[in-house]
Amino acid sequence: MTDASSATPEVLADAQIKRRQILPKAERRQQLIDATIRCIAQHGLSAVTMQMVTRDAGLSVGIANLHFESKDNLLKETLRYVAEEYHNGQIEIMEGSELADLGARLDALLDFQLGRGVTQRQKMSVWFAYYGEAGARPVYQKIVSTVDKLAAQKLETLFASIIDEGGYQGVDARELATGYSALIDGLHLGLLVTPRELSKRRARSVARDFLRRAFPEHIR
Amino acid sequence: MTDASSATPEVLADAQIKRRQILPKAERRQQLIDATIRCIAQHGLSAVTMQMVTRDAGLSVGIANLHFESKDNLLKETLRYVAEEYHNGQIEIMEGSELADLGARLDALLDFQLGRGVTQRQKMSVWFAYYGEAGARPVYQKIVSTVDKLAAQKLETLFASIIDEGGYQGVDARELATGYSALIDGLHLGLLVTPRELSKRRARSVARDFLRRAFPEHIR
DNA sequence: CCGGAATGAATGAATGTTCATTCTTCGTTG
DNA sequence: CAACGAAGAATGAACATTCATTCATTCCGG
Repeated sequence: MTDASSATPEVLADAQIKRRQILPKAERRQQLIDATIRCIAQHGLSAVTMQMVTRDAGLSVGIANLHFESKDNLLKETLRYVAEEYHNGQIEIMEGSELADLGARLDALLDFQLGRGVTQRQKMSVWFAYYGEAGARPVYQKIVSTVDKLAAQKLETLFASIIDEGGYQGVDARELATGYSALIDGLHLGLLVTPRELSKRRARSVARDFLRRAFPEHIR
Repeated sequence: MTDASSATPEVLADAQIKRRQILPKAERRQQLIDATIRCIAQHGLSAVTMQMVTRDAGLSVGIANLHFESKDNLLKETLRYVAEEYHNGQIEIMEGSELADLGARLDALLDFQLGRGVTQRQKMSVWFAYYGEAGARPVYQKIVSTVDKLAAQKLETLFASIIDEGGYQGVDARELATGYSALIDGLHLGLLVTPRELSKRRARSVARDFLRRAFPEHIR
């Protein structure tokens, strides 16, 4: 009973006392999506709460329902963001005109897929959290498969060009593209679940091996 | 207020009125684990409730906490069961003395990994539901990596034998085993999330291609 | 000084866990 | 061999907690 309620106010007076700030809609939405990603990575999708997300974003609980109409929607939009970020990155590399050399383009793709940006635990956690629920939630399946389909097609085209250029015999571009995509997914999984047994360096080496066996003239 | 509470009792009198039955501990535990698997597959890990699981098992809510001390524990034991089932199956094939021919053994392994038993949506859903949470829950990581490590070792040994027998040059058994495991994981993921784009038949064909490129003398 | 962005206490629904009670089983007894 | 009774398996109503969502109010920016 010593000064009932005067201890809390300025405890957090580190830099600035939290001041209500108004931001454009898009910016707030991104802020909340980023917070959601952090929370999923840290606590797991099944443990994420609205309070947790908004606190992580430094905002109040009501705001999430203001910008996204519900928790379900926030989670859906977060998945869409992560999925599109990943696939846009891939497509940019495959379509970009900067790398004319097909071998170099393959290299760049591999670097992107197993490099810093993508293999951050945060992103991978989100990725697989949704995969885990995909079996029960058609919405998630649709979001992922929509963006996936385009990237798969571009990859197939790239592989076909390489096969053509290298004159490789008895290799099917479609089959190989499916295999490569699955391999990358599996390596991401390994990096997430058993990081002790699979380092990033080794993951890259394994993927590179796969490509080298298929396109010996283009890799290394 | 028409006959306040006399309508419900014998509505379910289809075959037999539900009769309380006492079973050995192990049997009840398995019953609950099976129900948990079904629930995860159907509703997603994050939506599974104790009421849901016990209702699916045709039991009362209290029983889950009697045999498993908590929901957390039930989920943990369910993961352990699925993980061990999968990896015991693999190891049995790799160690079993029935298939002396190394190529046949590879075939059997592939059939098991992409065959009926494993690729049931139920099992795959459970598998990836836990992977999704693994980033946030070290317990799950430990369970999976423990059983995984042994299977990975056996696979490496098998590959080493094949490399030796076939005199394959410039192939590293460890590297290849990592790649093959990742490929299988990735294919499972594809079968779960985008079943429209990846059929079981094609998944098998892709995996077989991988092996054929590495061990041309042993496959096909 | 007004529009609407932001807040957060309040609300009601849902969920995990408990435990007093009921029921089944099976060894023992008369 | 039938009746009994104890051990403990199974039940499900009750409880406490947690969480998503609401909305009256506050406060910023123009």
